[in-house]
Amino acid sequence: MRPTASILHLDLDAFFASVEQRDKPSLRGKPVIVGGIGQRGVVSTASYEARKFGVRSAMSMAEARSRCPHAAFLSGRFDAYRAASRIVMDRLRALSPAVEPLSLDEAFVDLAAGEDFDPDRLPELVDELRSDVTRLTDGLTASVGVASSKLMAKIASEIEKPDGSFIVAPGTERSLLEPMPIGVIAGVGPATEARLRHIGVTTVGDVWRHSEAELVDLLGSASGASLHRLSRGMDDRAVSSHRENKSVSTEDTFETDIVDRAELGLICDSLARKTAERLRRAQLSGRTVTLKVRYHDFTTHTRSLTLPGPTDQTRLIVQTARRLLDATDTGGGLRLLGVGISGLADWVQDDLFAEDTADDEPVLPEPVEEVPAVPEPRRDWSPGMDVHHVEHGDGWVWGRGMGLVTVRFETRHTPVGPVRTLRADDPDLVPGHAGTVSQPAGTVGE
DNA sequence: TCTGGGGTCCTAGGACCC
DNA sequence: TCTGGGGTCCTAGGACCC
Repeated sequence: MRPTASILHLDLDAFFASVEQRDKPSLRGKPVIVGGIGQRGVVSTASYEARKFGVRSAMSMAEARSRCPHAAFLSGRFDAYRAASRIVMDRLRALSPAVEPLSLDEAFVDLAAGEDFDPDRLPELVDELRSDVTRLTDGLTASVGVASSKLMAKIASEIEKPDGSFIVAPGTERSLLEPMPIGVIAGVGPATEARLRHIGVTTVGDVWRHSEAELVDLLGSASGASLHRLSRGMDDRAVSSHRENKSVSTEDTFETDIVDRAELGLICDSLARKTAERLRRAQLSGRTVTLKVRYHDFTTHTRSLTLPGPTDQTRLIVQTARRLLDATDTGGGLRLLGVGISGLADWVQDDLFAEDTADDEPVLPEPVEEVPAVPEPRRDWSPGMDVHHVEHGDGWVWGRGMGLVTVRFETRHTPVGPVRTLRADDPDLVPGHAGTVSQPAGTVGE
């Protein structure tokens, strides 16, 4: 918490939808929904006209269509959104060099880091900023909050939304927070909200009755301590203008689940290629390749492999992703496949050898044959073998090794059920005899 | 016709080293 | 025969955010 209200949060109103309405006058005043247009799409942004019908971000497109069938459904033009965003971010940087974008449509600004910040002229500064944004972007509107901390600035920008602003006078934070639902606190989502409800907490003020130790006990040390502080308005998080990327990933949800392994292999290659290209474009390299799969029942798993050194080579990333896919059970088909890379560095290991070359000839990376292998599955289990009884539900148990059981599994009730993953030490896995291994299973990794 | 795609941060267990 | 702690790296999963 700072002594003055010097942290500003700006949020563009219904950003994607507003850009569409700006560029297509026929859409003005009408419900506009931007998001995934396919069978499995979700709403990214709904215009205020569409929100009147209960359409919200993250809602499935199917539900949005049934709530507001007469809306315009658009898949989005990200180049246009990026262009508008750049204009707004540049305007913010004129206020202060300390600008931290959170996404295309949102940013924090530390006004105190600006050259001639005058707290007494704050209302004028905010009004000028908002009218400049509208003028420079040809009609987009922004909501602005200013307060003594990030937490309060962000909450404040919601208060007069859309096309409004709110300044939190220092000292009034707690009384503003007290009646608000606990979900306004950063990091408190549906799961945490449910846990808190169990101990009688639904508003921010309710949290005050609980000690830090109690909250840590309930939510873990980081979340507990953070909630304890933030709920009291105590927040000294800095605005940081250069945040480094930690990972790059590409994923795709299929219109219908894909079973064919050859097809999945090709898709995996293409996702890995895209990830590698984006990595290089950002002049980065990474060490850990992660494969992500999602099954028909929405259960999601990741498999990762860390290379000896950072790379940005398509070939190596594709190869590694393939190995991970090969070691993954795709039996019942996949709804999503993704390839990511993390452990980022702004250098490539091959660069170490670049200085050794005499001229400017491009250094071709050595073909890397020594990719750390995903070990062959261990055939510890055999068909017909008695295994364990899964207390809840039927299905395959998937992935022994790295603590996961990989037996394909049947129960008395269903020959083959939904895919399920359990830890080898999962209490649901009770030694018994109700299950039968229907296929040899193996171990991945040692 | 439930549930995108891009991320971040945290937790937890096991391996391994000292 | 029994059994330390601390630190770091790797892997996997989950919650959360826009």
